[in-house]
Amino acid sequence: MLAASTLLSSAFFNRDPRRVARSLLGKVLIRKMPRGVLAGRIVETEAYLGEGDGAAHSASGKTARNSVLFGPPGFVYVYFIYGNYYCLNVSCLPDGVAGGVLFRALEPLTGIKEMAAARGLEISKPENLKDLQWLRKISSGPGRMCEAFDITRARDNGKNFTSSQSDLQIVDDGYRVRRVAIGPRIGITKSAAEPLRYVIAGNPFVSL
DNA sequence: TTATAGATTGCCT
DNA sequence: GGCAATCTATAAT
Repeated sequence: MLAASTLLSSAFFNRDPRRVARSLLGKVLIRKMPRGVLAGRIVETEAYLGEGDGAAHSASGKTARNSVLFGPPGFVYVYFIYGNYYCLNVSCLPDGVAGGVLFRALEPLTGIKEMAAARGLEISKPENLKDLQWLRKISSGPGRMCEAFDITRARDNGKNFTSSQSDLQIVDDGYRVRRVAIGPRIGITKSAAEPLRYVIAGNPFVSL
């Protein structure tokens, strides 16, 4: 899998967030750790547009918090929400133009035990590794997947996803998505009706 | 300076 | 199904 996979380029992210969100489905998020690698397949994303999108953090202009969204494409934007959780995004569109994609759910692939430990899940029972409901607790949800990958704003905000040196990368391993379902975004109150949420149809690891 | 809402989750009834 | 936890940015005083 890893040997044949290719790192996504800056050009991949230099497009409309809706196209990026759709294209990211089926790709693999990788975290290189000192003691190994964590990996999960992206099964759910949401597009956030820079202009005319009341729900986007970039809606009311550039600030210290959201500056990554206004920077060059393919960079890591992490924000802290509800006092408890981090959410992972990637910037889209050229430098100076805001836009991004929120990662909402992953299907765990590599480093499952490490991710479960980071989530505080019970890993002593081997049968848990075959329990779909248990596996879903690892990374089905934006706050959950950040905890599993140990992603924080202090450590990861502003990193470059497209650098071969980066410990956070997104790769294409050749996986083909059969069908995509598009619906309204989740958990927001502004501009909630826009169909900007993308999921792999039928995949059991989507957040809802 | 104080108040409030938020791209969430897990525990309670 | 309801709600508390708990930090940040932004709006209101």
